[in-house]
This record gives sequence, C-alpha cells and structure tokens, in this order.
Amino acid sequence: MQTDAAVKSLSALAQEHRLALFRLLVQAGEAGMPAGAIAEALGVPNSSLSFHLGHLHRAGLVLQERQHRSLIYRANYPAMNALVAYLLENCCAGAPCAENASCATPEQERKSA
Amino acid sequence: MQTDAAVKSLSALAQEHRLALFRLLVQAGEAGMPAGAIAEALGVPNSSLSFHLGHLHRAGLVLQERQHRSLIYRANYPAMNALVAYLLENCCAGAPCAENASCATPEQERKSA
DNA sequence: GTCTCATTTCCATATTTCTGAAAATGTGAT
DNA sequence: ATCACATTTTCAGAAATATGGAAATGAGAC
Repeated sequence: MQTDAAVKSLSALAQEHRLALFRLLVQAGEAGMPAGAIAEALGVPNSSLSFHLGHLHRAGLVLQERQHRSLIYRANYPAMNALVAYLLENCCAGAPCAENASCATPEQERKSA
Repeated sequence: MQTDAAVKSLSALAQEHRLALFRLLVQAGEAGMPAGAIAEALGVPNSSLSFHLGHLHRAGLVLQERQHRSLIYRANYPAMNALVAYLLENCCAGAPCAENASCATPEQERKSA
C-alpha cells in the first residue's frame, strides 16, 4: 500500500453515504448485494448511489461482479486490512506497545477481550 | 463510535499531508512530536500544518499537550482502534470468515504471517 | 515589564466534491 | 428485433476544503 492509494481509500470512506454503504457490504459478507438493494437500504437516489459505488470501487474497497441483470458489490476485505496495516505501520517505533491497550498486537488485543 | 465521528476521523485522514502526519505520529509513539518538528519533517508551511493538526485533533485522532513553549502531539491509538472496529463491525454477518484471509480474526491473521 | 520564539487565526483564492434529474448504456426475456 | 429492467453517465450549480502569507496569540527568558 502506498500513500496515494491510502488517501484514495480513506477519502472514499470519508463520506456519510459511502461509509454506510461500505459497512452494509462488510456485514453482507461474501454474498454481497446488488446495486438496487443497496440504494433502497440506504434511501439514496440511484444516480447518487452509483457515484458513490464508483468511488469505492475505484479506491479498490469494493468488488463488482455481474449476475444476470444486476451488478453485485462486495466488500474487499484484504484491501481494508492493507489500509489498516498501512496506517499503523511501524507503530510506536517498535517500542513498548504492550502497555497501551492501543497499539497492541492482534494477539494481545484478542486476549484482552 | 457513531457514524458522524467516524466520518470526521476518516476525512481527517483522507488528505496527503494529514495521512503522512498521522503515520509520523504513530511511529513516534508515546513520546509524540512538537508541531515545529512535524512541520520540518513534512516540509509544510506552519500555517498549513496548524490547519491540518487542528483537523486531526478535532477528529480525536491526535492528542495535544503543552511542554514549555512547544505543543506536543501524539497519536491517539485507542481512537484509531475504535475507528477500525466500527468499520468492520458485524463482519460477514458472523458467517464463515475463516476461509477469507480477509475478515479473519486477529489470531488467524497472525498465524498466516 | 520587554523580547523572542512557537504556534495559531485570519483571509482570499483555487480546487474539489456532492447532488439529483434526464438521457444513455448494457442485459436478458419474449 | 423489441421491450422492460438495472445501472451508469452527463450536467450544472451549491457547498466544502486546501493553501500560504501576514497578523495575532500564548509562554518562557531576561
């Protein structure tokens, strides 16, 4: 992941409708959802939704696949994980990090749950 | 974490300078950095940097603390983690998730590394 | 108090983003 | 080929954001 891609991904998520859209797809899982169903669930006009879907798609955060007459969209989990990894890269300069429940490693996070 | 706060956080990160700034602070760890040092490291004019620092601060992603004449900024790791948790909430509707190296749990991620 | 240094606020300009209706495109059924 | 449906593109205006220089604020040193 490089800076430019990260900025694109973040600005794709930094919008009310697109954030709701992405979270909806995250929850929908591998099955994904057709554009129409998303528009209805979010109460956004088709043209507007298409604009937002395109934004997320261009950023690589959602995947698109045709199924008959509908376009199915799914969250791109690996892309999301890469983004998070980029944000927290070299956390704390490899220092303590155990004290903070914060920049803890995934394993530490898990145990404290 | 609620939608509005998440959008604020994401839009705070969705900008070249602010993303670099946040990553710099993530790497700096608990020690943080004074505004001046950040401006120099990033090569951004002071007024511009102040604008961006304010943006991140308002979003709650960085913490501010005075030390003598300087203002020290540190990354707010818990806020960052809350944001990620919000994004991936109810991932895959509690379904498989084991098959995807993607929305895998932290422990699974760790093992595959 | 005065002087300096670090940081922020003010300001105008330039750029980018969001919106929704109408028209265009693509896909499958008959 | 024609029809009906799903989605995207186009378009213009409105709103939000980024920029950097100059001036203002705040904090410590003398």
